[in-house]
Amino acid sequence: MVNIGDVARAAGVARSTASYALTGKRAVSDEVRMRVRQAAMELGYTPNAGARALATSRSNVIGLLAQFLPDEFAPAMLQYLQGVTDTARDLGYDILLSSDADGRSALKRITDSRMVDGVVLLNVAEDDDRLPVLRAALQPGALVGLPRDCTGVDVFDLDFEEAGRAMVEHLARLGHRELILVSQPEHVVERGGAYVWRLQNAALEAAAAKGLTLHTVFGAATQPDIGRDLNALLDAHPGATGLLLNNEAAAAALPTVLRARDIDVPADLSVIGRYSDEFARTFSLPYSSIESAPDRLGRMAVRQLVRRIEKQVPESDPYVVRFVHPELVDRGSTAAPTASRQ
Amino acid sequence: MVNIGDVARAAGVARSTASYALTGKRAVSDEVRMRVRQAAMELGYTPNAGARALATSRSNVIGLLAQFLPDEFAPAMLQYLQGVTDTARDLGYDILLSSDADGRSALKRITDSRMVDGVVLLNVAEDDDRLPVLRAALQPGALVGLPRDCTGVDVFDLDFEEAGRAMVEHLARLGHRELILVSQPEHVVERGGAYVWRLQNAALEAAAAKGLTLHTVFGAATQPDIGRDLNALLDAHPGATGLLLNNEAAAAALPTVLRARDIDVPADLSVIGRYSDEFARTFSLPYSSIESAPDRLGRMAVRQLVRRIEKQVPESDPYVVRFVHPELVDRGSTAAPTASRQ
DNA sequence: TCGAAAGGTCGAACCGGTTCGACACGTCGA
DNA sequence: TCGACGTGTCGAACCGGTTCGACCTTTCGA
Repeated sequence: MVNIGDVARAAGVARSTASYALTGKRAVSDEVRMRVRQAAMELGYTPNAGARALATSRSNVIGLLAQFLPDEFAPAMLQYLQGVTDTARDLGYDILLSSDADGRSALKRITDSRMVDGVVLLNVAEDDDRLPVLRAALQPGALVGLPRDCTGVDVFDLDFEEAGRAMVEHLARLGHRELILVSQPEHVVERGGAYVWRLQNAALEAAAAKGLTLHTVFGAATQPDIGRDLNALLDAHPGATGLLLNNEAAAAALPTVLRARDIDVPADLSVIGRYSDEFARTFSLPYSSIESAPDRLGRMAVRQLVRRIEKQVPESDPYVVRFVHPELVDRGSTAAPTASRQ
Repeated sequence: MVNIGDVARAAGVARSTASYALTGKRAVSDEVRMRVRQAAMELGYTPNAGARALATSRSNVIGLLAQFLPDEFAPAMLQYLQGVTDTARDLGYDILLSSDADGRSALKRITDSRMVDGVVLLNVAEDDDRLPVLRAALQPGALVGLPRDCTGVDVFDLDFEEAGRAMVEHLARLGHRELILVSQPEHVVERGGAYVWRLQNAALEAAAAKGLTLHTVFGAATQPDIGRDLNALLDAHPGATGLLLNNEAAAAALPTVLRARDIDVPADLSVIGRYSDEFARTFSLPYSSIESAPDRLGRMAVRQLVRRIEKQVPESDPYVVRFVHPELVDRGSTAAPTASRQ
């Protein structure tokens, strides 16, 4: 394997000069720079990542801690991955992906061994047990998902409270009086998925303020359970004319359920979901939805993380908690309610 | 940051002895081993990955080259990722994930810089342009997907030919005479997705051998186009009583299409897909299918790759091309045909 | 009783980069 | 004409591990 010494020799300069010529960290004469570049080219030189990391204490790698949980809906995860990897690549970083179920030890190993310059945590729970490990690490971290305690990290999340309000108010304006909200399974909440509560509580408050009835329920995250749940719900609340979904599996299962019951959207029932546009296309979902923007969140997290890594933010710059404003994508699945659903 | 020198000093031994005590590469007295371990523990020592990689020329990282292509169906990809990351972790390796659209340069950078000990390529095309780069690299590689030229790499793929035969023969046994096969979009083929042809040609041969009619067509990979395609197909071939799907998007869209046309499965139409069981659950697809086993393929690729990296295979051991046998998962979507579909 | 072998430890070199201080020029102003 | 300064290059040290050969004990067999 060709190293920088070979390049230097071929160019007739010292190792240090070759390094300066290639990294540009010190002035080098045009002539020498050319010779070194030429030699590097011809020999097919690529710097050894380990050696460079050792010398600079920078690896140009970002750790990505995802968790592939059986009770969260898988396809949504891929969009986070994509947003993160694409952005990292644009900024000159590689991605070390960990899907270890034990996020704590994976995070500790990755940061302590200096394999990465910083870390993005996906799917952050309210009391995420990875956070103490992250704070003890020397590398900066960016989160997707809002924990209770945001000190020492940059945080990005959808504004789930605004999302809950927007859903309810949209249907209230159309004249609906009784709504159903289907959330993620209860153990997502128990595990600390506070976004479920944030949306639900805001929705309940908005409903109370407008004098609406809002039934809330936790749905399953898998087929065929979620289908049963939806049927049971529609049976239990025949007067409800609006359905809000904060549960991707429910959204994916809904078309089949509604067709079987011969319920027409939006004539018989108005529906609003909370998922990404790409998700809607993949499952050909015809429902208006709050855009959950996973790619944007991934992108924002990486951008800010890189700014921290490269110290482009002044030390005084405080840590950031930034909420993405939920946009309602109109797919025509809401309308004024008819007198009764049946 | 605490390094091995600190540990050695705390334990009262030389740096080299501390290294031997921790790695076990030379005999060390029990007493010293204990002292060193104790010191490492108390100081919270973690070896610096860059330094170790530099010294050993081993990084304990596997490169994973995926491509998130807009014309392939995203949710299937996640299962490969999961199979690969889980297996790698079990074997003590981390995953460097690249989703760079330019796989060639990403692969070259990753291997030349010795960031990784080996590479797994997903979604390998028949004439994959990453293969020359991989062969020029010093690290071993394992492929998921069958290229034309398999020299110098280990290859794992579903036996698509057997899959095509199995689909046709299964329906032939039930008495079907006219079938439709919906494949991936044509530009997947143009890009070198030979598995489309492998399945299709084997299906055509099997159909010819049994005297069946088999209509083949390339479907779209996205909604709503694939829905239109399916409707057009069913219009064009009213006599067909069996539908074979080698196109995930088509499978996902089919329930809606069939319900709208009031076609009952399997009474009016028998259906067999080619996708994973997890995929079937996610989309609640009621169709029998050839299991595509992405997690198994990912696992096999990593296992073999690690064997090569760790030289557990004798040099004489030839490179492997291994096909996963397609299992038909019966979900009750096939039956003897009725006289006519209409 | 002596020598060889085995077991355990140490110091030094090495992996391949980066970076610091020193130095050799040439240029410019006083 | 001299010194200060800026520019470009070099050698050496360093990052933090691993590994090789040498050396010192101890043990064992002849």
